[in-house]
Amino acid sequence: MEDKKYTNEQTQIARFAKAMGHPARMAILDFLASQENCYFGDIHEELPIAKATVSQHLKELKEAGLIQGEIETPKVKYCINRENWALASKLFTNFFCECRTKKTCCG
Amino acid sequence: MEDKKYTNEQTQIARFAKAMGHPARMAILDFLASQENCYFGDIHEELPIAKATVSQHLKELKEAGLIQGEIETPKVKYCINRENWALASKLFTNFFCECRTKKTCCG
DNA sequence: TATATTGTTCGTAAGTTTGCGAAAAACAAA
DNA sequence: TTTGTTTTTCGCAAACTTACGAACAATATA
Repeated sequence: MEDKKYTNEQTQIARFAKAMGHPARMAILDFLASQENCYFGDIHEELPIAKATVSQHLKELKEAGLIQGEIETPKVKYCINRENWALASKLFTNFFCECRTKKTCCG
Repeated sequence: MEDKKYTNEQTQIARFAKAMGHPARMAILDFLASQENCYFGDIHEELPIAKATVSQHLKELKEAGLIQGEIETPKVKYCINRENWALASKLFTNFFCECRTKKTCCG
């Protein structure tokens, strides 16, 4: 309990998980992952929330590295950041699939 | 944008993700997933935070369904909730592995 | 230059999270 | 009954999140 910190892996997966920790952001990710055209307006139409809020969620996903945006005046095109998506995929897969739940703790 | 809501899957995965969205909680999950003995005290020793805070994080993980606790007076034994762990594993795996990032959007 | 389109940022309100120490609960042991 | 052990709950402060409408920015088009 003195100087202990968290591992880079724990910090990174928590970062991704936090970004995924809201239904609206999951809906955005689902949408982007299934679309070729992914303009802000299209995303906004998919969601039951105000523009400003959508923009905010997109910003968080971008900051977590899961998506990226590109201006295509006058629109903005968003999409999955494939490199980080792959990283996240790997981290989550490892986390869940290390088959560490073999033990008999708690029956 | 009228009455749209989120799918059950989006809501459920967001719930799991939110619980995983803090390094301390990831550390707890990592620890529980690798241990046979998983008493509160052991978990607390692993973490750089106060007892009260650990207890709070454990409560959140429990409410998300990822872990479970069992009183073994005077201690409390925590462990992974294997059923929900499997569900979470499936949801995250599907989410990331649907290979939906094939498109050329954003280069 | 005015007007329209598309998104972002600002300001604000309400609610949630994270963290702590102190107190309480639950029980066993002296 | 007092004391000790282990964990939770309480009360609080500070920070962050979620959401909105209004205002703004950037650029096309009339």
